[in-house]
Amino acid sequence: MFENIHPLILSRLRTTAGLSDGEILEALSFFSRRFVEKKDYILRAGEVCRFRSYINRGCFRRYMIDDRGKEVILNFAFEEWWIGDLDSFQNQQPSIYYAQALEDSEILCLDAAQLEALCEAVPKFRVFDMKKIENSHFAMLKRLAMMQSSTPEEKYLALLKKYPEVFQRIPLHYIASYLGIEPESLSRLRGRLLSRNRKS
Amino acid sequence: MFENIHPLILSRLRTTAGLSDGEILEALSFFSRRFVEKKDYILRAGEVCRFRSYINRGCFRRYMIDDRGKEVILNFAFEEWWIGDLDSFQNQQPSIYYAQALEDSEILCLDAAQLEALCEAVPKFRVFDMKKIENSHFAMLKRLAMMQSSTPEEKYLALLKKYPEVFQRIPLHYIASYLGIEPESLSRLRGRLLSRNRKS
DNA sequence: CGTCTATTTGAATGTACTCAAAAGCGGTGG
DNA sequence: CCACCGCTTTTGAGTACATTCAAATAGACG
Repeated sequence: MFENIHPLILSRLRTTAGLSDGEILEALSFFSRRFVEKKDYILRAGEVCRFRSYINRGCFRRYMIDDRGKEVILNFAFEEWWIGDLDSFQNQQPSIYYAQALEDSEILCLDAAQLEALCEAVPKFRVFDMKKIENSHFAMLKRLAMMQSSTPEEKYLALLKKYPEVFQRIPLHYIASYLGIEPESLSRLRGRLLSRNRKS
Repeated sequence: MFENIHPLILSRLRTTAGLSDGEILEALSFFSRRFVEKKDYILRAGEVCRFRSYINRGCFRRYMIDDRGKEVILNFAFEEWWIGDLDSFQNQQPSIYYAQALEDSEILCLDAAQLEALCEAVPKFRVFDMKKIENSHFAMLKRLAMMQSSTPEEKYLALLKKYPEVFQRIPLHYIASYLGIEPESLSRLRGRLLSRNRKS
């Protein structure tokens, strides 16, 4: 019935959004499907973000270029997450972020008109959408607290614990950028942890 | 007409929320006013946050206790901002944050029922509320990027530029915690900047 | 196989941290 | 008005750890 829709998306629509199978089918009809090759961008700094994009397959990184010209990775996004720049989308302003596929990926997109039409047709979706924003707000607050208070080693271990799949899919130097340290430091940190584990 | 309501709140309700004076008057009638003494808490970790609270006068800090038992200040809040824990409020779960007054303060509160009643009576308020959440989401993403990529000195200067009033109202050791450094480091950092300015 | 990129290793440097102590400051009570 | 107390901020010395720059190794992909 829902071929080629990631099970995580379906379960989220069923439980969090509380949609029936009929409503899900209707909702899905508003999305347009898009394939994105590894290393391609769906958003670049300076552009306006025109879509709410849900990841059906693959993964992305979102980053910005800081004052010193260095890339700073803000987050990764996997199946069922959304990716892009909400600020730019809502306010139709140029984004300051880049969103790049790290694998061959497939996303489900809504432009502003499609989103509005979908929310009209399936009102529960508007609430669902708001909850998603709220939840990413809550998650980010916790992440901020960690960035502020933890040592690099603690950040690394926390990431390993919460999202072990990251280490199966994302190159280490990207993870270093996400953790706010240099790749060399991450390498040494991992070395320290390894030798510590060997001993005990 | 609106005695004892901070002008920033009024102008926000007028412009961002787009309320008429009549609607503002109606909206305000749903709030309950509360006085909070310096050092008092309106939220402690473990409690459920029962109110949406807007600051009418005074300022607050929100912090958590990290694994090592150290306080980590997530943000300060001043007139017109809200304070508390949205996550806890929405999901009726125990909070992990503390919210403490740093001056004698006055807040305008809505419990869940009052908020719902207000949104029914003045529908624009619901949209306004959502926008507030979105905006704090956007701001936090930028803050996260800065925490990740900037040196303590850059963070300090950015804070000084964006919220100079912070330095008039908040003790330095709290600012250090907010910046993610030790008070000693902040003191030395300031010393370096001072002597650099003296020379040039 | 060769090239390009990612990861590791090395050595030197810088800066924030810890612990400890002194100095500054504000408020209270004698 | 002054002395004292608690709290904040500054200063000092030594250490730890991330950074930089450089180079070597390892992997991926054509």
